Amino acid sequence: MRVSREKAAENRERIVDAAARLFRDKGFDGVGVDAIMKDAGLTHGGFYGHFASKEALAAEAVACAFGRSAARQSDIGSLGELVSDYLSERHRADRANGCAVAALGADYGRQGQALRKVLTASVRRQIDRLASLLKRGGPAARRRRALASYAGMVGALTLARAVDDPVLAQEILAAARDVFGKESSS
Amino acid sequence: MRVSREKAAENRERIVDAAARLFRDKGFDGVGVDAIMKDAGLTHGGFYGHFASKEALAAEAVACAFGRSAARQSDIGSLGELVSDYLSERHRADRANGCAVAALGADYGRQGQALRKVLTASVRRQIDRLASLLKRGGPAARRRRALASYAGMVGALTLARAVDDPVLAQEILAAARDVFGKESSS
DNA sequence: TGTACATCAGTGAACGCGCGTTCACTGATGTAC
DNA sequence: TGTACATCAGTGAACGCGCGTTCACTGATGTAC
Repeated sequence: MRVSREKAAENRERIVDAAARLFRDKGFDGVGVDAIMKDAGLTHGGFYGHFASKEALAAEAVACAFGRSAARQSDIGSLGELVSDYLSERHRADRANGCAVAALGADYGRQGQALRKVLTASVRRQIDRLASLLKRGGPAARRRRALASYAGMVGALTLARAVDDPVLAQEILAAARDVFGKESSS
Repeated sequence: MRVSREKAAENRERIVDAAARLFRDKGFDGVGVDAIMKDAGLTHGGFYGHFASKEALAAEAVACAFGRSAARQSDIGSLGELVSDYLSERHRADRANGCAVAALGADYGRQGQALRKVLTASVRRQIDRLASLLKRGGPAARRRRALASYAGMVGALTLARAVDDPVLAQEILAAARDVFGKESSS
C-alpha cells in the first residue's frame, strides 16, 4: 500500500540507518538486503524502489556512519580526549555504532569505487582533524604524526576486537592510548 | 581414483596454500570451497576428505600464512628494516601473500574460536618480536611501544589499501615508516 | 616376487538454502476537475 | 470542498545463481597371502 512522501523518506532513512549498523556489526557479506529491510520494519521487495543495488546502499550507509562519527567528535577539543574516546572499551565492544573504518577495515579494498570514495573522504577528514589537534611542530610534521596516529588508532581498535583474550585486548588499547594520546610520545 | 598417501598429503598442502592466498586476497566470504579446490588443481568433492569444514580450513590456512610471514621475517635484524619491509609498496600491492592480519583485519572478530585463537597467537609473537628489536627503555615501556607500533603498522597497511588515491596511500605508508621505524620517535 | 582383494583419495552430480534482484499486485496518497 | 482517477510505496511470491556440504561411484594404491 502506498505511503505518504514524508513517510517514504523516513523509511528510506531507517533503511540507511539499519544498514549502517548491520554492515558494521556483521560485515558487508554478513547481512542481506532481507535482514536490513526487516530491521527497518519493511519487507525486502520494496528495497529497489529506494536503492539501485545493495552496493549503492552500502555506500550511503557508510557515509551515514561517518557522518555520525564526525558529529560525535565535533565537541571534542583535545587530542587526548579524542584518542581516549576512540580507544575506549565502550568503542571496542560496540562495533555496530562505532568507527566504520575499524569495523570494515580490509573489506574496503575489495569493494567498488563508490564505497572507497566515501571511505577516502572520511580518512582525509579524520587526518585533518587530528593534525589540527596537534600543537608541536610545523604543518608537515604535524600531518605526518596525524597520519601515523590515525593508523595506530584504527589498527589498535581492529586488533583489540580481533584478539581472543580480553586482557590482551585491553592491553593493546591502553598502550595505544598512552602512545597516541600524548604529543610528546608520538 | 585413489592416489598415493604421499601425493594426498601434497594435495592437502596445496589446498591449504591456495586457501591462504585466496582468503587473504578476497576475504573469507569472497572465495568458495570450489574456487580453492580448483586453484589447488582438484575438484570440490574431495574437500571433505581433507577438512571438516570451510572454517576448519580457514584456521589452517591462516596459520600457514602466519608461519610463512614469520619465516620471512626471521632474518631481519632491526626495527627499521622490519617496519620498512612491512610498510613497503610491495606489501601494499600484494595482499594475497602478505600479512594475514592486515589482509583480513576486522573479519577475525566475526569468525569462530579456532580462527581467533590462531590470530591471537600470531599477534603475541609479533609483539614479542617487535619488543625484542627495541633498545631503549625497560621491558614494560618496550612492550607498550611494541604494541602501539604493531597497531600502527597494521592500521597503516589497512588504510593504504582501503584508500582510493595512490598518493594518499603512499603518504600513509611513508609517515608510518617514519614514525614507527625509529625508536626515537615512537 | 606375484596375485587377489580391500581400501580410500578423488570425481562429479546432487542436495537444500539463502542470496540479490524482479515483478504483478494492492491500496492509500496525491492531483485534477 | 468534494469526487474520480492516476500514481506509486510497499507487499510477497518468484527468479536464477552460487554456496557449503553430501554421496554413490571409480579406479589406482596398499596389503595379505
